[in-house]
Amino acid sequence: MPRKSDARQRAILTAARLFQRQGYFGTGLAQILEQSGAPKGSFYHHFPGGKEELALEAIHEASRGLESLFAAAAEASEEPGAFVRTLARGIAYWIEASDFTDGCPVAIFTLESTPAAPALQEACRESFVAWQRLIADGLSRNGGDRARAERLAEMLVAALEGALLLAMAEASTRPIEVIGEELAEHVATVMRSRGS
Amino acid sequence: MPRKSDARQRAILTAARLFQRQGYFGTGLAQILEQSGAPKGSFYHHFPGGKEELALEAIHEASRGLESLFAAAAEASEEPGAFVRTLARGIAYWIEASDFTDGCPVAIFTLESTPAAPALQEACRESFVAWQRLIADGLSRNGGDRARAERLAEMLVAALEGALLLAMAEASTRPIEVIGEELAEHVATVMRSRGS
DNA sequence: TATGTTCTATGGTGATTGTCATAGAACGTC
DNA sequence: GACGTTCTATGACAATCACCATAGAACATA
Repeated sequence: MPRKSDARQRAILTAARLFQRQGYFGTGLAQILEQSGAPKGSFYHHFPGGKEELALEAIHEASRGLESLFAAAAEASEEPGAFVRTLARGIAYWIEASDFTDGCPVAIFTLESTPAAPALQEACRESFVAWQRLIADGLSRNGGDRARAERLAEMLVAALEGALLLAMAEASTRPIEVIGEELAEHVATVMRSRGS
Repeated sequence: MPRKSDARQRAILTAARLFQRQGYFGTGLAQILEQSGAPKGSFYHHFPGGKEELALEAIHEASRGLESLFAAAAEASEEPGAFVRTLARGIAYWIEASDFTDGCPVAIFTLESTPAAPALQEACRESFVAWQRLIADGLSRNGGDRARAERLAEMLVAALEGALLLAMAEASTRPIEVIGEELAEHVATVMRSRGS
């Protein structure tokens, strides 16, 4: 029954890219519509909730992208230490591909979020939780203390977010490599102490 | 010889607070001037560089605040593990005091920063480097491998930034406590292996 | 072909953005 | 008191902001 234009999806993808580069307030609707090629006349037809609804979709889109990255890394790694190294490599590749301009959209929305937009804050929280769970799964693939894996996963989410930040500031993947190695060592030590 | 009004300093302090709450683009000059009580007529007298110059000063101001926090923690802690716990406690207290609305200004500027404003990006990089050095100093107060301390310090900066982020998203100090404990354990283990 | 839904073009709304020019007030110094 | 500097009040600038109303085009179904 629906006609389904691709304008909505194009806008979301473009918005996700721009938001993670300039933030929510730094990105105007005009710029999004122009770069996406989406017609400006139908914006509020596709997004009755306006810019905030678009941002919500953009967060979900960006979150899903990271989720698949984490899931793939877990799938490809047998041992916890190798898993962490794969994660770091993936993030390094990701930030380098944008010439160190595109940071984590969830992070920037978390920092910019106002109490006036609780939906966005909630979406960010959900993303972090989802990432933590995926990483905990990857850490405990070979068994081991699940509770400890979840605590480690939370630290990994935080440390990788921070590493991404430092990499952007320095315009180099070096911080990610250094921190990734440090994390891999720690995780390997901790998870080795009790296997299944 | 100069008359020296306090309008400039007031604007900087207010701007620093608002920037870390809403970001650079999310904070208007009007709001800064209104909340600081600084006269709007003299803004470009005090800040010929406009909003960007104000932002630069705000970053320096915020960075110095964190620097003194880190230095104080180093001063108060004898052992690396306790030092990390003190850091985490300080950050947790800090974010809680603002009801989880005021994040790290350096982080948000790093994420929002455009290639069009290299001065801001450079200031953020300098802040991270300064923090890393202070933390490395705190870790190696009792001797130990300095190079390793610096790598650990870089990871600590990243992880604490990430922990701050998760705490904001969750509106709770819990992530900081969990991550802080995990970090303290790791640091204590690593730095114990070779003391002076 | 007729009908109803989905999508888009056009144009404009009031509000706010950062920036600035001009003039005068407040002050220290001679 | 006169002079020169430092600071501020006022008011305006063009540009952009998010948002929306109206009307018509494009399409699917009947």
